[in-house]
Amino acid sequence: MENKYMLIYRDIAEKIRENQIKKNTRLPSEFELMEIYEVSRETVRKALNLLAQNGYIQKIRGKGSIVLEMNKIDFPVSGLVSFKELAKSMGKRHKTTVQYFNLENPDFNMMNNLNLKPSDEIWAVKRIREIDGEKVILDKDYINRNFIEHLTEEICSNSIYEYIEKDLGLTISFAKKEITVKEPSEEDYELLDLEGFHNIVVVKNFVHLDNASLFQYTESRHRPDMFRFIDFARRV
Amino acid sequence: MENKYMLIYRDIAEKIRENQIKKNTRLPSEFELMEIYEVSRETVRKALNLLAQNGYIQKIRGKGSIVLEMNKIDFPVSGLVSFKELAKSMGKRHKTTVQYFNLENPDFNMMNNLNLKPSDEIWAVKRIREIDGEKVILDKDYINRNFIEHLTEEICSNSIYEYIEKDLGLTISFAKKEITVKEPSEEDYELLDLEGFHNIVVVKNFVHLDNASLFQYTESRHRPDMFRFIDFARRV
DNA sequence: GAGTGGTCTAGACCACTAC
DNA sequence: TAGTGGTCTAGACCACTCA
Repeated sequence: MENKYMLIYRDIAEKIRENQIKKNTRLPSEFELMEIYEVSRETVRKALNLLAQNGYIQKIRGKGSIVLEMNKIDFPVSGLVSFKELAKSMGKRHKTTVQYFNLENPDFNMMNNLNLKPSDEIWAVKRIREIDGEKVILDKDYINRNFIEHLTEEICSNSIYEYIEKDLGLTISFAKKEITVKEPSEEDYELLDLEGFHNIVVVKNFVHLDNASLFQYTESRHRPDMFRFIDFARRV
Repeated sequence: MENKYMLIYRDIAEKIRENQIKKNTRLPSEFELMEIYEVSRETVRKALNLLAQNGYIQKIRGKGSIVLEMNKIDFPVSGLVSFKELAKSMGKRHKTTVQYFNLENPDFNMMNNLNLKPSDEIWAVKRIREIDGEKVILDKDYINRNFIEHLTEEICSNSIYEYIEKDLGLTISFAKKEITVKEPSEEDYELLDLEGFHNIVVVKNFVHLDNASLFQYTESRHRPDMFRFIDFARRV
């Protein structure tokens, strides 16, 4: 059984997406929603705050909650989307090739990135992502073995995230991302179909589990034309 | 007078930043914080949720709230930071030159971007941003005149955001951002010091006021080495 | 002045963690 | 079993918008 406020959030969000609730109109007031869903006001407000945080509505004191038009269904890179979900949502042919797979000790950089001791072990994986037959993304993952005991090449060629969440029952909670543009390395030129491009978009990802432990560092190197990031930023 | 939960949020956030509360330790429990700040539990929880959303802590049911180490003080591009604040935070010499300033009717693109009629008017501004003497960012702003009646070149060379918020008393509420990498246009080559670079990072920004009206579209074109974006994404 | 969202309280019960 | 955070309630007062 789900939370009440989650159910209300999902219900309203779906109605907005499906245009049952029109853009630029007002939602029922919080007091009306209390009666509609038979819950307390704070519960209504939790649902509305979620809607606002996710760009569905804008709450305006004294006026009401206005439904925004934001075509959010765009290209959901924001958040923690896996390559597999992403390619699927674009409706493109995609393929993942594991180019390197090893259990090893961290070098100085990784000790720093993942807060490790020299004696700790990490899974190091390099994967090449193809979209429509072109090699356009190079993913380098480094996973702390203290959290993921077993891993195989097989799993990596499918989806590491699916394995972690579905099979191991761990929950990924948050990630810190850093996006920069660099010159391609020798390796990028070698492994990707860079054609005429002389830059590469580097997305560094520090991924945490829901017990706050940092368990993975990923560096995702995109051909520039295969990169798009959408962000919805709300002032606090 | 500020909200109680905001005061608590700021108080704890500051203590974390200044290391008065150590990283990787636990905050006092919600019940203890109730006594410390003499507020109800929901008020404590609002403050803690803000801390979690902003990457200061991670709340874990049954255990407590853990202080994260995230060196957030990095480079706050995420959110809605103006160039002026940004350059200042980096401690670099910076300069803004207004290259184009005009009140005009929207073309088809802008009508689309800003939901306008052909008869509406927009302020069109092009500004060149220099950091340490190099022209590295080209900002193109298009502002709906229905919201900003008056604007001058003088204001644009300082900070449009400051004028809007401080002088006009309007509040910027949220923005939708889109980041892509493109080939530089003729204009980019002409106006910026692109040196050897053959790509440009394009940040499109749809900026809304707190009454939900879309009042500004900005396209910010960065030389690749002058671009960095940090994002903190929490799973919902 | 009526209606809206924003803040705050006091209290209840539940789910999870750790010992 | 004690302590933690998660959800939910009923009620209060405030600040703002709009007719």
